[in-house]
Amino acid sequence: MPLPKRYTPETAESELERFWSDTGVYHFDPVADRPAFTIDTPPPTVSGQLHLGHVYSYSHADFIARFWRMNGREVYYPIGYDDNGLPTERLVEKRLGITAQGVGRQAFIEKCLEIGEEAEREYQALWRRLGLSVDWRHTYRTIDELSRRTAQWSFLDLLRKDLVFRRQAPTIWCPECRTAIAQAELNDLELPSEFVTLAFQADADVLPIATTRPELLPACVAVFVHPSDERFAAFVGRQAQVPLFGQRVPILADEVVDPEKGTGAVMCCTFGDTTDIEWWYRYHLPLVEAIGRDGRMTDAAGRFAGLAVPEARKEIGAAAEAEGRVLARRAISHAVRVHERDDVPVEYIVTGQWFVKVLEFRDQLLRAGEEVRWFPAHMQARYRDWVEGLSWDWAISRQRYFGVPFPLWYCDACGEVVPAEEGQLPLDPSDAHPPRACGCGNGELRPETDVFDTWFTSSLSPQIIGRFLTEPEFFARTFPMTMRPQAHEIIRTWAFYTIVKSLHHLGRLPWRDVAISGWGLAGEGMEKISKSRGGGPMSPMEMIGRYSADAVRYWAASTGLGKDSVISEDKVQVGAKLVTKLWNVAGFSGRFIEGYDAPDEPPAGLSPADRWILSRTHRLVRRCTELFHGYDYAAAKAEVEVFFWRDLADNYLELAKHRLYDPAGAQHEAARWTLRHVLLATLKLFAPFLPYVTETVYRGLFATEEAPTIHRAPWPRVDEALIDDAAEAVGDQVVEIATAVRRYKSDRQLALGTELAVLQLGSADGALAERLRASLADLKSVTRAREIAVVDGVDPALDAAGEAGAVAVAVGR
RNA sequence: GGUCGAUUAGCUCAGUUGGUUAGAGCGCUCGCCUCACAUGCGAGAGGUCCGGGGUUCGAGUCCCUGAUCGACCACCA
Repeated sequence: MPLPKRYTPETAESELERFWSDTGVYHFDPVADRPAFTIDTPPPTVSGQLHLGHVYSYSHADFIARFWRMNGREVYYPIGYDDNGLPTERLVEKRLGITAQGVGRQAFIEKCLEIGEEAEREYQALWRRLGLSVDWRHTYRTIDELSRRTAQWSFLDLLRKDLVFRRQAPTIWCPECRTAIAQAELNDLELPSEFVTLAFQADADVLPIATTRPELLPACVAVFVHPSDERFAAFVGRQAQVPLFGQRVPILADEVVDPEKGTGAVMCCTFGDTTDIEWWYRYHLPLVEAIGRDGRMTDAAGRFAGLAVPEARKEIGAAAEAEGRVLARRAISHAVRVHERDDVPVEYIVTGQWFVKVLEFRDQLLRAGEEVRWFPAHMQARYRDWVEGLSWDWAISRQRYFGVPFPLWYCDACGEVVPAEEGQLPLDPSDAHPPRACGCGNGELRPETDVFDTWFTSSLSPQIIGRFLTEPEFFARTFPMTMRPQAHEIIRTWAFYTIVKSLHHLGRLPWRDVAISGWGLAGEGMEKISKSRGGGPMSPMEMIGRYSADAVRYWAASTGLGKDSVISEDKVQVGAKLVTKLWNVAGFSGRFIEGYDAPDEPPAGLSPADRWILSRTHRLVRRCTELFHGYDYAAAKAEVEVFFWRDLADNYLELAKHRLYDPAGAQHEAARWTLRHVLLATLKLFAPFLPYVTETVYRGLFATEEAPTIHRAPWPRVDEALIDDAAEAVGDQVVEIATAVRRYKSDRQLALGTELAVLQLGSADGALAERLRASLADLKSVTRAREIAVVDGVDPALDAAGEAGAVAVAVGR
């Protein structure tokens, strides 16, 4: 059945989506007798809508998956949704305008589950439409039962191994979310501020101190100067009286103080920043909690109690001014640490939190970063820098609602922790019974109400999708995973935490390779599109609807790993044109190869052009295969594209046309065989990128009952015997002759179909002349010359006669 | 301040291990309905490869240095 004249992506793509799903083309067979290629796909955070940036990076993993599936690997390609934790909660708060405090914990959690399911349906519809070759039987949610069970098991295992601990200590706190957060969730934000110089009093002397945070005056517990700063030498060891609040604090000397900054004297408050925390520990300073968990001033702030931090800053500054304690004010702009989810400045508040030990494992973590293969390689530096810069253990408890609960209870009588037993998992300690009474005899245990950091669960993705807890054989088959695809901004979180977990639990790396994608950027201002309003210039579904999934994937394939790419409708359009061209070439070729039972070996009588295109095809296959092995799908795509458009469509088809049209001709069989061979190889090379149009063509022209889909067809095998430098040199000469004739016609504004009376080819190279004589049929096809003479040198008279339709071309050098 | 990346045609980018005349797409110019495709075909124009040094027979490619842009990290009194 010939291919339809026109290709309509909308119908073709949705039909194939169904076909692939019905026939299980992408199903993973854990007992298949093939090496596995397993993919630790990122579970997208359920925090809004997917945008073209997601499409960009998720396409990359699919290119790789499809390549390896065609290369004899049993590909395990699951996918998940990261739907527990803060991002989902914030989505619910934003969309529904409710809070857990308002509607109650249980109702809030239900809304989170609901909105998660809704988002996941949308996500899956897009991924399917985009053509991700995921095995849809293997999906997970970070809130589902196996994930909760795995996360709680992880905690118990860490507890057993003494790799988690609970500590009452200053912790990074988001007053907006009212929870502790981890170092990895911090961002820097440049904000306007004001340097206020305050007059502290040391007996009769004034000690000027500049601060951006006058609201912390009630929490001031010491003043520091540099030990060699002569301006303040006389103050060290004495006491300073804090303006407005009156407490007397020691004046101490410490090397950390920068004499150049502010006045050179600095107040230490509990807590303004991490230096305060260090001093607090080192000098055993008292604790004054002036800011509460809600981001408002506590009773320690006296008459300012209850004010939010920004108000308090203003009010206390003004009050100090009124008392004549302000010596100077200067507007500045400075970077502050904010929570990445809401850009609200964090506080450091003393709370009881659980931490996973990472600081003491720095060396092992660094070594792990060297053992993993990073693509591109320079991304390893990001990991290394992060590990080297670690200053906190991993804070994993969150004072939130929608997450995986800690599987434990506290005994308030003796302070012991009573963990759940593994058989009970997953559980919520608030509505489950502890496995036993406390050792002290107390049976009234208090459940932990905190939940895990969402990364605590998602960092177990290899164990979750590998079914570590439930199917040991499956796990052995899939772990360590082959590839972790992910974005670069979460190297410090997802990649890092996954390595931490894998080392802590199993003592080995979670995967062999990490493939880092860049961002799809929304044109103007180059900002990351997830942060731009409205999800970027066009929604993924809109773009796919307008140009086809293949076309959008084409854009995604245009830039290599680690590089950002501006979302370009132009490029998507080029992709759409490529799809059309591929269809037209296939349709044209179909006329000659349909129903053709081609032999495996090339027939006799290959023309130089046949040998040329066959050699280039196999060279291309070799090259693309190498590139894919190194994750360079973008270069592979570019090479196939150039080959297809220029060598195959523009040149080979024009050369072979006449032989193809003439079934009785002596060299018809050679052209037909070559065309079929080259077209099939080209389709396969394009298949990872353009899964829909290649499959449609394949099913129309090549599929058999045993091989119904191109996506399980074997990748083209390189036939070294067909790679032939001499044949390519001759072919290049033939193409040059064609170009010369085309230029001749173009210069004279003739149609390319214009017939030439005589084409004279002059060559001093006897061997070349011989090959050209073997190319006469093909040269006539492309030049429309009625007669071609290959002569020894060019007849100058003929050139003058060019107007009459006779052309002479000198060939060779 | 540290680390990493980028800087090539008007625009977006490719240029593998140093090697003839630096490439592609889009845009531009001039043509062509050639019996697959006008979502096409052909022929062109267009580049001090960011600046400055150096290594080399030879540098877009390697080394040093400077500039600009971006990311990540740090600083945050």
